Amino acid sequence: MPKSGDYTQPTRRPPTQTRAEESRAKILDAARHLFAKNGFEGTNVREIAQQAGVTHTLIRYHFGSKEKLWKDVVTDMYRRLDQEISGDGMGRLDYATLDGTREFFRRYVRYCARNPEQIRIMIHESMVGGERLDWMVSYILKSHKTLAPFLRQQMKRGEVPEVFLVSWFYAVSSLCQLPFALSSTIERLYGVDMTSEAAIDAHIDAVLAIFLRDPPASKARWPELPAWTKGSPAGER
Amino acid sequence: MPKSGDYTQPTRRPPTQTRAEESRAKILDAARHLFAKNGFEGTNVREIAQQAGVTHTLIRYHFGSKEKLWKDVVTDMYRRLDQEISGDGMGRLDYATLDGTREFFRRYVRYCARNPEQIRIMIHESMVGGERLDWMVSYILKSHKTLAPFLRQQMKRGEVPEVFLVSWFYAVSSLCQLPFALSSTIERLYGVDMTSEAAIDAHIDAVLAIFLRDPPASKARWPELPAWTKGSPAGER
DNA sequence: ATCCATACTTTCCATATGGAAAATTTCAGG
DNA sequence: CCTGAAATTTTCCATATGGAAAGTATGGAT
Repeated sequence: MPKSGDYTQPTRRPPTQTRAEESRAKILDAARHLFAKNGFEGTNVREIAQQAGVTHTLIRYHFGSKEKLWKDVVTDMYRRLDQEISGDGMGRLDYATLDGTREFFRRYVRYCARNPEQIRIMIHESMVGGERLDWMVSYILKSHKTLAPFLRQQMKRGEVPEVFLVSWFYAVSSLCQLPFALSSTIERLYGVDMTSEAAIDAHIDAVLAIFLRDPPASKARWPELPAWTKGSPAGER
Repeated sequence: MPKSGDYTQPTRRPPTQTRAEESRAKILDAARHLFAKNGFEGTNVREIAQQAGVTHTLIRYHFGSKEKLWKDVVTDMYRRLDQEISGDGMGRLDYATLDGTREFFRRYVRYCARNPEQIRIMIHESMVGGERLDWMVSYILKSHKTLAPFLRQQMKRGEVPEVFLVSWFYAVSSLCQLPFALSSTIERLYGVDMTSEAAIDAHIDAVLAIFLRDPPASKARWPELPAWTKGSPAGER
């Protein structure tokens, strides 16, 4: 970890290091996208390097190994999630009130829309299920532990239906995340770009309607859908 | 393609061909599991062969290429889905009634629980987003086209909240599928085996509660959860 | 008995991959 | 300028991978 002033001489960071930081950042960025797309095994270091505009051995220099690079990518992502959702970046969240819950959903959906790589990486590792998942689980556990008590409370107050807690967690996370993680399929099926503001808003409406039975807030701006979605049951088949 | 009786002589299938069918089936089986776990790129033909108990070149013999094997796996899976859900295997589904919808959810959740590979493969390709997804989309489109009119009808009748159709589809499919696709994570986080009957029933309860506000039917048998899920908001942090 | 198509195996190859080791460049401090 | 450490590239290697080609075995038809 780059920490200066270790000894008596407070050595100023040479400009070289800022360049090194740039390289690191570019590598992390490319790695995040490729790990998200192809998973750990499916990604090769040379492709990351190419996309980052460096040689593949520089990755080894900065990160030691593909495995370590992956872990740094994940750590980086969770740091960002922490800041954006529960952090103070946009005002602290009050999970204890229904409006706090609403705000949580809004923020979380927006976060997922802007950072689909995180979900994709989690999904990849969850399907592979090896040591990397073991390592990553501590991060997931942390967020679940934060949320569990509030969810229980909301169930008790009857704001949401009483369901098996595991199902509830996966309902919330998959509903908020999946349309963005699988946006390529949606683009092909419905011609809808899930990264557009209209689609994100429509999806927020959906999340709030499904979980809290809130009425739609942005229905007028929902993206247009292809004709085949509009047929009546008789018209089909 | 093994098709006999090409010419005038109706040659009987030699027993050898049944053996060939066995090999094919074993290969398909191994391939399905490995493609589901590691995705297309992350899977290597030799590993499939090893798991199927054949040599890797036999795969080439029977399927031509890794790509073709993958397509055969997918085709196979969708055939099974068709049979189990809308097919006549367990009585035809009546999508037009609320009870039909309930039965659909039950069947679909059970299908996902028993066939997590299908979802995993779809997710893999959806995240990669290349030609294989293009090819696979036709299958997905077919099922969505079947369901769309019924969903619209249910929304109109007020049985489910009115939401953006794309969100609704992904809500339904992700909620039914994901806990089983990501069962490794759930096992690690909550110590719950999602393939167990108790967990499947608990999840069916959850799906029906979230979408239709049905009361839980099997609450007494919900799997036990670890202590950390039971704290109150004050107790945490 | 022998012939032949089908099923399957052995052998081989070009390329891709992660990583190691050895240059080479760059730049701040002396 | 010169030096040294950090950053980066070049070169090299062992192995893995998908696939091709050629060889072998088996069982039914004649």
